[in-house]
Amino acid sequence: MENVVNKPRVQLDRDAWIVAATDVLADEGLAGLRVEVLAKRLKVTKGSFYWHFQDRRDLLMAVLQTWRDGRIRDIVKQTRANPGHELEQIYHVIDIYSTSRSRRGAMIELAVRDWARRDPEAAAIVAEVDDIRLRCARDLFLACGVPMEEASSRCMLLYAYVFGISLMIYDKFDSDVGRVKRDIADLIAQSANMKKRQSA
Amino acid sequence: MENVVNKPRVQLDRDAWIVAATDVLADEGLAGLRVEVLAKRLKVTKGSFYWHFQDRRDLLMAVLQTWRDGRIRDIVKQTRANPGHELEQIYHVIDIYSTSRSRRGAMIELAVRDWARRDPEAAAIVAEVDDIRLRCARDLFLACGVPMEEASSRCMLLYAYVFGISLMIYDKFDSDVGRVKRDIADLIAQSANMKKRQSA
DNA sequence: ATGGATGCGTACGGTAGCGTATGGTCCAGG
DNA sequence: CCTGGACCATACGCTACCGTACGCATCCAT
Repeated sequence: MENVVNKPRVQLDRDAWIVAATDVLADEGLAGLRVEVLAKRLKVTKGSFYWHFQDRRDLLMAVLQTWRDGRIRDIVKQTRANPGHELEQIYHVIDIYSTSRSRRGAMIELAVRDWARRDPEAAAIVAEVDDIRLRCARDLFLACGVPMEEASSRCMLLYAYVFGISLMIYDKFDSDVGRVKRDIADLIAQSANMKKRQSA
Repeated sequence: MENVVNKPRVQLDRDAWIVAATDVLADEGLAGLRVEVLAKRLKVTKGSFYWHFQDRRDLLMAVLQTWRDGRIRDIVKQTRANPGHELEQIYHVIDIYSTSRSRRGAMIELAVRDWARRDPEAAAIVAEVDDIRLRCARDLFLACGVPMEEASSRCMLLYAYVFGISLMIYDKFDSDVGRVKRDIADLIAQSANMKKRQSA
């Protein structure tokens, strides 16, 4: 019974460190992302880390790059709508970010953005991701017949909302959070719907 | 020539430490808020700190309380509208938070919210502030004739937007940021205006 | 003036974390 | 077998912190 079946190699590679680092980043934030802590989580010692990485910053930059690449992949996937279904796709994007379903992604998002507030390199990555996201979302609105300027405003509102909502603690406020979120999605996407009907 | 003129007391008091701590919190985040760093900034040593505070956590809690009290004061001040001018007041609230004018306040806000993601006591404070903010803003919408459920949704969108926008980096996206922000304010407050007219 | 209280400095022990140096282990290829 | 490289452990020096112990100065009331 030979375990040739994709034996995951007890040996760690650079990617395993990056994945684990992203985990810690989500849980503890950038400040909690220490190489010795990470090593303990991977059941090895620093000796391994400094084999795969130059230093801590090397890891951090790799985490950043990996995050960016993943985000960009997701963006194009999420905003590639079947023609005629752009409005659905807008709702879908709002849903993806604002539900608790993708809590982990939101935590990483917040950690990276907090990071970007003090690190220029992180800020550059976030700027790049934001720009792509905004443009892709705007294209969806444009495809719905929304004029350019309004499309810009609405997609900006869309992303500001989804990031902002993950910062708030609103349990006590309204009993029906689901309804509130649906209402907000309508407010953001609404007239995209209107324009569509008008132009039809 | 006696310097009786409000000689600020070379001696530090608890409040001076809290103010300075809030400064560091805004600049460096919670992780950068170290007592020795703070002491250096105040040109004293730790000896002074541990006279005024039990330990680091004691300071942190004091910072949190002070922040909460200030926020609550601001909220009631900002949402206390002259009857008939509630809509203006809604725009004013949006303006206060989303412009770069109050950059410092936004930085503290973000630092505290990041803090709240891992500290239950900070989370409790944020929850309290959020609840008050949302209720006060909702009252403004209600005063504009917006029905209850819509008012809930719109004020939630309002705050999620203002916090979210301070997380984003959108320089390259649209050349006319001012117009975008005005458009968004309209989207959030819009039908508050409509309802007012309808009921008139 | 003097003794207690207030406010701060100095010195210390302890921990956590970064980065380096160096040695050990496992494995493939000759 | 044995050698070189990939991967990791161990041990070390260094710094930045936290918190404590204690000493020194200043001020105020008796």
